[in-house]
Amino acid sequence: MATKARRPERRQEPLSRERIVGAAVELLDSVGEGGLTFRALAERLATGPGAIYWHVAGKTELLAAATDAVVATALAGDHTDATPNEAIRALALGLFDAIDDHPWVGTQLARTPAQPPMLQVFERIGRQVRALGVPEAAQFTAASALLNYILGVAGQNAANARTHRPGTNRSEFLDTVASEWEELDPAQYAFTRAVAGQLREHDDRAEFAAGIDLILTGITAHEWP
Amino acid sequence: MATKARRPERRQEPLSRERIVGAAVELLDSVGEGGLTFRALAERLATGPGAIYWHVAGKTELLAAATDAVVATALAGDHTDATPNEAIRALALGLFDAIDDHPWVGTQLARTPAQPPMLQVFERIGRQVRALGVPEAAQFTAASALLNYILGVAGQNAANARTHRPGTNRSEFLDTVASEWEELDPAQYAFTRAVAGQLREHDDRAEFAAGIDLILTGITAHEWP
DNA sequence: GGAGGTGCTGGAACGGCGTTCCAGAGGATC
DNA sequence: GATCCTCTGGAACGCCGTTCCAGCACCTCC
Repeated sequence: MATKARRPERRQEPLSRERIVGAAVELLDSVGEGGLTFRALAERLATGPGAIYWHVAGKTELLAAATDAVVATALAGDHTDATPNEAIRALALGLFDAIDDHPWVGTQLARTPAQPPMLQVFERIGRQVRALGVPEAAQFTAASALLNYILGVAGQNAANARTHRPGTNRSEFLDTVASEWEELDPAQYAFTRAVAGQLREHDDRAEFAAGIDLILTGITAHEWP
Repeated sequence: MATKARRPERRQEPLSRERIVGAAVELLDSVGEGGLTFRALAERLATGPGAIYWHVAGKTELLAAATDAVVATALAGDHTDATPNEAIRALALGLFDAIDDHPWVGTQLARTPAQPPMLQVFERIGRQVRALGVPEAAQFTAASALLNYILGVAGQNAANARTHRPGTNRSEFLDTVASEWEELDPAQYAFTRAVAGQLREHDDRAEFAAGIDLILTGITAHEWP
C-alpha cells in the first residue's frame, strides 16, 4: 500500500464510471439528446469506444445513470418542516427546474418505467399524500396522479426543447406557437384559438405549479369511495 | 379517358401513403416500437426502401402519420349528449384504450409536442372544461392539467409495455413489480412498500379513470385566483 | 407508331450508430 | 523476471435512416 502512487497521473486521470457519466451529462446538455454517442463520448474522454464498455454496460444504462445523477441532485433538499402541500410543490418544482436545465431528463423519465429515481419521487410524494390524511386505499391513486402529471409535463417540456432551435428563447417560441393556434380553423378549434392569448403570456413554471395545486385541491376535496 | 384500365392490377395494388401507413401500424403493433424499419416495411410491402420515400418524407413523418391514424379512430365518437365530466372521462378512456392496444402510440404522444392529434384532444378537453364553468383565465390551466396527466399515463403505459416480455400478461407483470416493491428498504421506501399490495390488485384502467376524476374534482372545487 | 416526358419503383450505396472483439500496455504479485 | 489481471483503445460487424439513380410503365403529343 505504501508504493501506491499518491498522484497516479499515468497519462491523465483514469477512466471511471463517474467520469463517464459526468461527460455524458455534459454532452447531453450541450449537444442535446441525439448528441450522446459512444464515439463522441470517447473523443471527449480521449479514449476509444471499447474502453467505455468496461465501465458501463451500454447506452441504456448510461442514460439511466445520467438521469439518476441529475434527479438525485434535484431531490437533495428534504423540506421536512413544510406542510404536505408545500413539500409536494417544492418537490415538483425542483424536478421541473432540473428538467428545464436538462431537457433530456424529461424524455428519459417519460420513457422509463418506475426506475430508482422515479421510485424515490413516488415515495416522497406518497409520504406527503399520507400526511394529507388521504384514506389508505386512495393513497396510491393520489400519488400516481401527481406523478403522472409531473411525467406528462416533463415529456412535453423535453419535446418543446427538442423542437425550437436553441437560439430562440422561450417567449419567442411561445409567441410562434400562439400565432399558429390563432390561425386554426375557428369552427374546429374554437377553444384552442380562445386560449392562444393565454399561451402567449403564460409562464411554464407557474402553469406547472398551478396544475399541481389543482390536483392537490382534488385530492383534498375528493370524496373517496 | 376511355382507355383507362378499369382494373389496373399492374402487378399488385400500387404503393400509396395509406398503404404504407397501414403497414407501419401493423408492424409497430406486431414487432414493437423498435421494429419499424424502412427495410422491414419495404419487405412487407414487397418493394425497396427507396420507393417508400416517394410517398413519405422520413421516419418522423411516418411515425406521426401512424399515430394520427390510431388517435383519429380513438377520437371518433363525440359524446355530445353527455355531461362535461362524462365527456372528458369518455375521451380520456378512449385514448387510454387506444394506447393500451398500441403502446407505441403512448411513446409517440409523450415525445411529440402539440401536433395535430393532441391539439384535437386539447380542443375537446377545453370545450368541456369551459362547459364546466371554469373561469376563462383558468381554462388553459385546467385543460393543460388534464392533458398532461393523460400524456404522463400514456408514457408510463408505453414504458411498461416495452419492459415486460409480450408473453407475460398484465397481472403477472404487476405481481412482479409489487414483489420488487415489497423488498425495498423499509426505512427508505416505507410508503412504496405500504402500497405495493394495492399495486398488485389494481386495475390500470380504473386507476387512470380515478386520476381523471381526481383532477376533475380539483377543477370543480378549486378557488381560482 | 414513335418520341419524349412523367410518375413511380426498387436495389445499391453512404455515413453513422451501438456494440463486440482483441492485441497489448501497465501495474501488482509471486 | 515471469505471470497474471485490469483496463485500454482502435478496428470491425451488422443494422439503421437516408440518398442516389438506372429503369420501368404509362400518358401525351407529334
